[in-house]
Amino acid sequence: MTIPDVARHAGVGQATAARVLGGYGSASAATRERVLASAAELGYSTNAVARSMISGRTDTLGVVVADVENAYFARAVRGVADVAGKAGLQAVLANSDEDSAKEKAAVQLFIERRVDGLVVAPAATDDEHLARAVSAGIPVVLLDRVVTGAALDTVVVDNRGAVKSAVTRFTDAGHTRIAVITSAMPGDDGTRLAPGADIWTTTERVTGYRQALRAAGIPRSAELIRHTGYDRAWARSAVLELMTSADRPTALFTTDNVATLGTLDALLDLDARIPGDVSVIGFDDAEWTTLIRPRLSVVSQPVQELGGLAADILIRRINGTAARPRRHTLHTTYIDRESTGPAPARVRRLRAPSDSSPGADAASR
Amino acid sequence: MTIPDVARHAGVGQATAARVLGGYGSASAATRERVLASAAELGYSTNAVARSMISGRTDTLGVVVADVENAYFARAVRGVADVAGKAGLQAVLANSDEDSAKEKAAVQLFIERRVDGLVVAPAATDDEHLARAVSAGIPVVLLDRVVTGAALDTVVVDNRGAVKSAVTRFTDAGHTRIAVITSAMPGDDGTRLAPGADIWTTTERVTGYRQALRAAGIPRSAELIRHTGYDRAWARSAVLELMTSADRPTALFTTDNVATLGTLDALLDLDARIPGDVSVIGFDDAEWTTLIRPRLSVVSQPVQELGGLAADILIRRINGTAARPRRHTLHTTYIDRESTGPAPARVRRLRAPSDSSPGADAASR
DNA sequence: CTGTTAGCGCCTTCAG
DNA sequence: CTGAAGGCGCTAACAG
Repeated sequence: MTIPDVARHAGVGQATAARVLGGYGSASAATRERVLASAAELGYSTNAVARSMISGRTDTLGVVVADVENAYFARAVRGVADVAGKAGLQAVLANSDEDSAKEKAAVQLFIERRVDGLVVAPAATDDEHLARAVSAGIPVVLLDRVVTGAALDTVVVDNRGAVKSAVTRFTDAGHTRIAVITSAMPGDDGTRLAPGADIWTTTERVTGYRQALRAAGIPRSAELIRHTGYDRAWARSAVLELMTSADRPTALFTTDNVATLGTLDALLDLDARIPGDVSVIGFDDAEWTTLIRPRLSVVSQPVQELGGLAADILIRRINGTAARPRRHTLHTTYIDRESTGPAPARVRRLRAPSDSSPGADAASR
Repeated sequence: MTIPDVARHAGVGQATAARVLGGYGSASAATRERVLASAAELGYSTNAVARSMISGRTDTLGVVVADVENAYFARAVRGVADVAGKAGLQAVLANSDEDSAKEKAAVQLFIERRVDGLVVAPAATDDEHLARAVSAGIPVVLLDRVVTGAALDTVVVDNRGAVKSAVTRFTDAGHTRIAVITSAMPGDDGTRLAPGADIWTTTERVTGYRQALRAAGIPRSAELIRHTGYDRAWARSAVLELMTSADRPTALFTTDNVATLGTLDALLDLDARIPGDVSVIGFDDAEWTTLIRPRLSVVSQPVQELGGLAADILIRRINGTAARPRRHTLHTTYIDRESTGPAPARVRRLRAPSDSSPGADAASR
């Protein structure tokens, strides 16, 4: 059923039919009535593809994140979709798995599909391919992470400051052996370890950690910075190793969701007392953090708002509001719960469980 | 940059340029070379919209779920997106919030956008509007829930059987006061309570519960079936009320994610011992179930596979494989952990905490 | 207010 | 192997 069909059935010209069906121009009440009736009877439905062809808009918005399955991105995507929906746009989803190549392919596809705008959480800090989208006339807003080079609107939180202040709580409480556990991305060599991890957020958070240590006059120590793969089980084994080593840390900061999960798996396996044996602070508040005992202290970020703001800025740009691209920094909140305490007077030795392989009962990832 | 532009630049006819750029038909190596070079130089990029116009395909797939923020749907969406991506299709996302009207609007939009297929987790069991999509030539696959009337491919798990067998563990262990906590959907009157909840999955699970009781010769009792809103805080207060009532239950079955979260909030507030005071089994394994103590026993379902299979069936149908629509039932697994035990000899009275309002520290939803 | 007429960018016969 | 011409469904002038 196309407009000509409806026009014929209603006995009017196709331009007239198009006008009432498309909701533009004007038509007499009588004609409008007749056209609408015919349309209903024939079961006509607008063809948005044909319309896009001419309007140059698809009312569609591409979203590239690492993985919707990760609660953080799921919330962000929801924020984007909600704001987009209110403006009549739909969100098309692509998962990059922190793989720059996949991200690039997704963006390319989005360009071909002529999405009106792009929200991306870039997997690398030098993602210059995004500039091509912009030069192809598609506005891009970065989510969660900053990219060097291209001047793009970017929505992030103050990662460095947030972590610095959280880690300072550790140092204030007398801790001197403080580690960071961080989920990075798959390595080039196919392993999921990533020595050359290049996610802005991670880098910033580690920097905040370093600054806090320096401010407290604590010398840095490479083995206290663990980049594990983007995988819960990997984080678990990294922490298992770390915590059973001589001169183990008494405080742990995890920079993300996945790292937090794996870290707690390990600590549970080791029968570590929190905060008696180790204090823990995680980045990003998850729904279960108040369900575990002790409740987990965290740095909480306004994830939905991040997504919503990104969509908002993007839509504004699509509609031609040409402000200079800038960075929008949202605030985090430290939520003090029960997983932090003073440094233990005597560091108790922790022993790996007899079965130290990823437990059969630990859900993978 | 369009094909004519490239053709002109390369000094060939536009049909020729179109052939090499579109990867169909044939062209001499020399011409191909020249066209490709021109395309690269001019920065040509295929216009998928124009192509769709003619091919009648958009290589796009609409996905309607209640809420991506819910881990269950996030995993399912990931499953859909992965399989779709492998077939060159992209997933467009829409959240219905269990609201039939929103779902309808989303589907309508998808039809206008001419998606090649639709995966939907229907909010109502009599969602006949889906038939219209099919008659508009767009194949539909139902995810997670069955709908009466329309003959549609449907991918679900054996909810009834799974719950029946789980609840039977309770009865076998001597429990006689067994409750179900279930998140339904927003009511018509704007409240988030839903006396007329109409989600197939919920109904099936409650039915399974009833069958287990009957098989054990336990009389049914209406106040042991709690339909709370799709909201963690609501589930919490429902359980708070339920567990402080006279003749409280000694076993709780939660039918979904959200209900499980709220239930545990309440039990924690009440200082209830699990499984000493109450045994608990939840539907759907979440990432945190092994992090809490005791570890939560659950009915686990292959969520990613559900999504993947839905996409798979859909794609097959798009490609014209016309098998009769049928229901595909996947299996669940009961994972026995530590939250279940024998019925207590004496039922200890549980007291509501002085502050029984949704705790400030409980993350909302 | 209404009808006629060109395209939007691409694919697809059909000749050459 | 290559080029010319028509049309997918809709919108946007432009007359009437």
